[in-house]
Amino acid sequence: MKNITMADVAKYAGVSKSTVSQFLNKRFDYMGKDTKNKIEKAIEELGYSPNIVARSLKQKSTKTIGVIVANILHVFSTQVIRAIEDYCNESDFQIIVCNADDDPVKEKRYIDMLRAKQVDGIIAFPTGGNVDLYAKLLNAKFPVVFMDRILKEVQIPTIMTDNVKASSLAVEQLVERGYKKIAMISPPANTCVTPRLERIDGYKQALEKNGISFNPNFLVSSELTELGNKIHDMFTKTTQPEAIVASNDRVLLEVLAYTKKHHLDIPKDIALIGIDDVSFASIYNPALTTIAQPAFQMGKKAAELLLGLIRDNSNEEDFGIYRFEPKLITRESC
Amino acid sequence: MKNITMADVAKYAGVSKSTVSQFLNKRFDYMGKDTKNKIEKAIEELGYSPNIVARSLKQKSTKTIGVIVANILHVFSTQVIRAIEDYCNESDFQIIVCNADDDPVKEKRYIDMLRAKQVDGIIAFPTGGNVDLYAKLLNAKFPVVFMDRILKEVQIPTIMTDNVKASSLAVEQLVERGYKKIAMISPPANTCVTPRLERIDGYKQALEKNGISFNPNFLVSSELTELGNKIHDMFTKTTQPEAIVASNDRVLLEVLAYTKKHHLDIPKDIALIGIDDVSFASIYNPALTTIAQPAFQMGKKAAELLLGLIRDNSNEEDFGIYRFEPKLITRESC
DNA sequence: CTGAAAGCGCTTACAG
DNA sequence: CTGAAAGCGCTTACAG
Repeated sequence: MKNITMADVAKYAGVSKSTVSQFLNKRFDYMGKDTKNKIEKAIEELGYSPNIVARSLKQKSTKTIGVIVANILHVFSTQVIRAIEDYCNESDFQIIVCNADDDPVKEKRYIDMLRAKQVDGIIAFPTGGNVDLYAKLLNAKFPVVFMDRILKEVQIPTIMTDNVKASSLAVEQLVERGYKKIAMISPPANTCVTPRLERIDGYKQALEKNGISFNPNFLVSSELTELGNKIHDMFTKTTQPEAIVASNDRVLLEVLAYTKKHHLDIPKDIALIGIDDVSFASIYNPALTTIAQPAFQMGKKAAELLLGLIRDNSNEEDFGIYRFEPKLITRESC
Repeated sequence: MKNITMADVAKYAGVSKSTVSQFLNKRFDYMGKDTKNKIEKAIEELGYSPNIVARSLKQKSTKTIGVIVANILHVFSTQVIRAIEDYCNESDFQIIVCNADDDPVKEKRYIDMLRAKQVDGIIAFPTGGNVDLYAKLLNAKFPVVFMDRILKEVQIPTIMTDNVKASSLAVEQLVERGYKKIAMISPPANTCVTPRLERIDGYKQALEKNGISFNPNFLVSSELTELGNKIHDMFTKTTQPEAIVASNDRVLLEVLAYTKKHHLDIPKDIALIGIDDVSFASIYNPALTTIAQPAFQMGKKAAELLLGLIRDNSNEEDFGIYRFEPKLITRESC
């Protein structure tokens, strides 16, 4: 457990460092049976374990990647990270997790630090505030994969839910059940957070496709803390919605807080579909119909792409947007 | 963005590498104003950023710690990680996240790898299957802090919820509301997962303290997948419970699945308190009374302790168990 | 089949 | 006030 180095092993085994190194890297082609045994024994007896930092310095590869999420507390991010970690683990890569909190300054600091630590690549939920930096990375052929946010200014492979489809699925389901006055509740849409924009788009498109004209009163979009009030405003207008699409899990919580507070019966008073298959969907009263994102598949794909890029900096066709299909899970809330 | 090294900066600025290094490490004591400017300019113009791997090799410190959780998907772990990351970030430390899945083999692999990568310390939710390894680490004065599990065989500082108190709080509340037939539902207790054991203990102690004799039928403990059936067994016995304490968030979900399926009214048919303040507690129908663990404080404390150990391998008094107070959050389910 | 030597990019006494 | 030199612990041609 002390600081046994390769030199110690070499001395103990009576061979040179080079030979020990060959042994460790399993280059046995020309190694004598005897030498091999001696080294094996030395390593065993000294309790030697190689210093990967030294190896990394020489090999210019740390077998470590950085993962920058907005906030690990978001369930979707957690699932993505879990999938990434699993995939990386199989290839003996480790992940450094960073929370950028949607702050471009924090994001930049993390990127700089990750690069300084010589990570082999980065998977990021980009804030949108560091386009130039990412452009530089791309230009330097530094492996980067984006998750859940599109930065159109820069050609970096990006993993996305098909958000238009997610909303459409919700609206279609609602329409099928006979609802026409369908509202969408969303976080602020004046941001670079692609999914919010796309989900609103998908909502509008689906309405149109079903011959329902878009009613601006039915699109509520604001900070989570304000959402309760805004929803109340909507419900106190002359025309009230019959159904709600909650654009993500945190919005759903606000909607549910509202319906509970005002004793609205779901789905009798108001039908409801949430995007994100929340943990409590099936045990809620009533069970919640949701649109699930394939977070694990998406995380896996991100890791797959990144490790691919790390292995060879080419594969031009990889630099697109990868869309993953959301899935409707029908329960009782609509 | 290419590979600018310190040597490049030195040449460009017309000074030696040593001087550049001094500059980077802010040892300005004797540095000429002029030299300083030249270096500043060179770094700026070349876009140099130091290679931390090289520095780490020399300094024998990577400013990186490993965090081994059972599963990042568990909300408690996620919160702990977030707190650790925040605290580390302030001290310019990064965290490598590992999921051991309660598998000692996986845990050992991660520990070995983290050490090979020369992390400065480890925060772990130990599986209990690697006592010897941890003993070795402790012996080598390698900084380790445990989280949420006690390994009594080894004197490593450990951060815990006061689990006995958590259960007591639940039982007391139930008793206060007039319930006497109080059941506890728990995951399997034949493990090293300390909280499960302690919570069952706390449950029993609190019953006794309140003069209620312990009824073995009211202690249901088994795999999550079996829990539904076991709960059903309990409810179909002659004496039925009036109230349930769910020992953690995942158990709570199973209990709720059961009550929903069998149309049990909470709290009329059965009162309920869950340990872990789940995200949907306040919007559930009825809102759920819970016992919250101070996950963020606990994560922060773990990071604080670990960085303390990293800075100086001594402070004997740090090697104890740190208990954090859970909190009762009264809502409608009891 | 194995070893001596150079080098990865830093830091750190030490000399001047 | 600054530089030359050694060294952190590996890997990798290359020589023999």
